[in-house]
Amino acid sequence: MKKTTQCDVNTCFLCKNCIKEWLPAISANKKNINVKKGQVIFSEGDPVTGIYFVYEGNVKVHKKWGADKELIIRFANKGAIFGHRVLGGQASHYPISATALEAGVVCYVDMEFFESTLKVNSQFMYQLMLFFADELQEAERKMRNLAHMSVKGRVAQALISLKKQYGVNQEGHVDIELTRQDLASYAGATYETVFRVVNELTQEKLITTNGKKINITNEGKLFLLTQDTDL
Amino acid sequence: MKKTTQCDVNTCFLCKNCIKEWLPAISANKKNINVKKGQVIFSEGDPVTGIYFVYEGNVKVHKKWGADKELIIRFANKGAIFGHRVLGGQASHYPISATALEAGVVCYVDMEFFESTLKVNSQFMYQLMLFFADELQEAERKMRNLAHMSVKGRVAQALISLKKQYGVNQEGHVDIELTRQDLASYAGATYETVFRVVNELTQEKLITTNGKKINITNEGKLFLLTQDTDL
DNA sequence: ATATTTACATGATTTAAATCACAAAAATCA
DNA sequence: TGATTTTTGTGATTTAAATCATGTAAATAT
Repeated sequence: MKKTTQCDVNTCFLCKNCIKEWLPAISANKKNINVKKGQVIFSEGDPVTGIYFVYEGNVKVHKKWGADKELIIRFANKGAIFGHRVLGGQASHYPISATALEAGVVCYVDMEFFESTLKVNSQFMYQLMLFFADELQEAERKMRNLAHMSVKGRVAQALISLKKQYGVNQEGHVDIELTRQDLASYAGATYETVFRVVNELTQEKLITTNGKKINITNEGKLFLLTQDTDL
Repeated sequence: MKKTTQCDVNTCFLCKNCIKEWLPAISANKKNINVKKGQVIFSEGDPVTGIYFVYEGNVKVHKKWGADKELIIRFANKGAIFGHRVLGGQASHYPISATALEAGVVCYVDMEFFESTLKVNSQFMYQLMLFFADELQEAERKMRNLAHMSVKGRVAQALISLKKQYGVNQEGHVDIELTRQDLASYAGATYETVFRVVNELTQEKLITTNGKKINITNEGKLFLLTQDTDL
């Protein structure tokens, strides 16, 4: 039996926003889980048992439609919380799925402990609420975009968001590698359409690609594609 | 100068979730505003000054796209909070607009007072956080629907949501009257398409309409339209 | 090391929904 | 109450994007 990598109790949204006095309690209650690439951490409809944080790796949070379609709601990277949304209640089943994009380590605390944490730590609750408010703003922008923006605009927006979240590495490309299908699911479009749009963007010299590596070469123009022109 | 109707400091999300000891402070700090039909309460991009609650009437919360398109994010009815999302910070401008659908009264508290309220009243904060978590779930479902569901499905979903929020009155119709354009903006589609879909639904005997009054006659089948079949 | 699955790549075809273009009716306002 | 604006109603046309079809390359598993 190989031992699970343990988190440092210092990295995630929970640990960073708690009073230090609470950290031993977290240590005692957290469970670290090694996940491998493609592993489903929990699936839409599963009964809710607790809340997760990413310690290492990347996780996609997605929502299914039918047998073979999904929308990727967001990516959770180092430190990020996921599996929240289901606080407070009746909602006994996860409304979304979470899947590891690469091998990594996630941290899990059960619902009961998480709610205790909220009770003893109002500053944490406040931070969580602010985080929710931000996510809501983002969600509403995405809804608007899905309703009215072209696929090209949405792909441009997706690339800009990914760059913002992951930054660029030494070679200058956005520091996450997604399959075209995942990029499509994130933009809310089909693989084929996104494939063509990526080609267009390349021809227009806004990006360059090398397999899954994507380099944004003209962020200004890319950004323009995400703006509504006819105002 | 006609006097503004005053709220009863007992109806809205704020007043209902606060400790009673705080109510006098609310009375002292709230401002009630009479709004007339079609009045823009605040507009996307306006600097944020405070948070609103509906005392009487209905408010649509919407987000523009270009000059003549919008997506209605949600409807706020009696008691509902709106203009939140912008808590905690840097976000100095409203990301959405709020427009009265009918004459009514809204309650306003400035940001400073609202944040004090959060500080002295952790139970309220907890309730607000739960509300946010719910809204997030709903937002994510809507994103998925906008990405993958047909307009017919989205209209069906919109009608079911409206019935859930507003109920039905004595005559059996959903207790809110929207223009077809607003229904379209809520479903994330154009007026013409929604018009045709509403006709279809009528022919299929799932609903009946009389002008803006809509009666859901077969909620079961309407609900089926909102489900992904091919699983 | 080879088999099998998964991802990439592209054309052709279909289709859902947007756009365009008008009228008529209803509501609002001056 | 007459005028103007908004909303409703409906066909014809266009178009963006999905779907279908099919082959290759790359990655993963056995």
